[in-house]
Amino acid sequence: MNMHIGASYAALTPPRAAQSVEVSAAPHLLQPFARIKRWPRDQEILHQGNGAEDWYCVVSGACRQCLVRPDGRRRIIDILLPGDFFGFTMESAHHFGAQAIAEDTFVASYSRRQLEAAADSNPQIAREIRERAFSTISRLQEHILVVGTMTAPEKVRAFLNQMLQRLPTRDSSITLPVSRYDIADQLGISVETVCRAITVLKASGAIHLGGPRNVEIFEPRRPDDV
Amino acid sequence: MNMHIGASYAALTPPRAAQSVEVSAAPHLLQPFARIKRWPRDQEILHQGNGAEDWYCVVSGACRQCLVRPDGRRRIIDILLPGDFFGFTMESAHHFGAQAIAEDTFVASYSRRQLEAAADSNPQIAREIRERAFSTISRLQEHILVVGTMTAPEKVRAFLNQMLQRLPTRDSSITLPVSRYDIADQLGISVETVCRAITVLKASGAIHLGGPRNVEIFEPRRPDDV
DNA sequence: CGTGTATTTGAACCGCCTCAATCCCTGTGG
DNA sequence: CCACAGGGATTGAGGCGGTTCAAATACACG
Repeated sequence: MNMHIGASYAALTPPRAAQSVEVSAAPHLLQPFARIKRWPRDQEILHQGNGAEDWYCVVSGACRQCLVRPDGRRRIIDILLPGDFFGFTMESAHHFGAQAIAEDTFVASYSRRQLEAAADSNPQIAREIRERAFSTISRLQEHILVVGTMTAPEKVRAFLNQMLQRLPTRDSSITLPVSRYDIADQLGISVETVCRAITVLKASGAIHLGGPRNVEIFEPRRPDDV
Repeated sequence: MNMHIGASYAALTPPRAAQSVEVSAAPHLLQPFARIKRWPRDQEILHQGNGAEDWYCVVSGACRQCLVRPDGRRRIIDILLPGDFFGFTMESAHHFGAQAIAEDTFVASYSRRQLEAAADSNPQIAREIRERAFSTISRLQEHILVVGTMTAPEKVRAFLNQMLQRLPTRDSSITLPVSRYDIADQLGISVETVCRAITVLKASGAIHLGGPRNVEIFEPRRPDDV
């Protein structure tokens, strides 16, 4: 596993006009309750062990939710893209930490107490939260499927397919919001293996690279064909 | 991976008096909506691809939620014990199938449409559903953590610890509701490796076996110390 | 007591991890 | 404008762990 955690090799993210932050990713219904904050890359949004008093929604950019173990090894539980919620838990404290991955990541936070109260009086809000929770469930299930896949190239291929589906894109090429290290820690394999897997996929014609983070995916498989 | 799927080596489950089924595992609030059914071992409760019109809650026994891939390999997404819900999705069809693991497993099913309507008019019901969804999220996150663990003995150890926490038990010994094949498919390793891992754990004094399915766990680690 | 399945063990092979070195890309300072 | 520095990405070599194939053992049921 990977010891590499901090990093500041930013800048692959294209500059974005400040006013073009599409708040649309966060639920319109919850807008009155949202406190939107801007986060620099690799900043800790949520500390492992903090009280679970808030819920969060990625507005733009990307985040990772992860656990750092005593020995320094990092396990990424979830990669969060615009519209994805996190912080849902029944525990009193957060089991996992969360950081911004992309520079200028905007995250909405909501007071859990406040939102629960709002949900009690407005069924539409309750539905909205429920749906976001269900989406989280689906996302985690997909992740389990991918991590459980046998070979490294298959894992990476599945990961790329997932990103292709989740990132807004017209064609079949994506700009990865994450580093090789993130991919490695998410898939539970080493960085080197990620690279080799990408090389294999490239050689077999499954993908094409236009720069390390720009991937074109050919004949993407169906989601459940992980 | 494992080709082994069907099986009928039942009977390790101790006989249970019919009337002692603790309905308490299913939410009391939802009782008016519950349709409780009894399932024999390995019976398909929910078919992969079926319409997602119902939600489910294990009342007693155990279930597995899994995906069978075209090549016959099976991936277990979630092992469900009494009180655990499944079927939560935003999709129109179920991505995964679900089967009973234990003989005489009782499962409550709820019409999604009906329950959503009930949730709209009763905030308490909405909260109940939300909480069960959050529990599902926590369960899946734990699972991801375990699957992402590096070595096979660690995976198995973490799995056993999870079971110890989730199964109702007074001391530190459990009766596994699942076969080695189930463990293997859940952890994404081969059956043989599961066996060897168990042998290793036994030899190192971490566990003690009293029969293949009866495991006593010494010095169980904390949940996040996977 | 025999049959069928679950579980366990053995041996050989292959893939992934580790340790290292190199290349690449970006930003900085001269 | 160019050289340098620093972190990311890639590639190579060797060792270990897990898979696969095969076989033996244990256990429940008829």
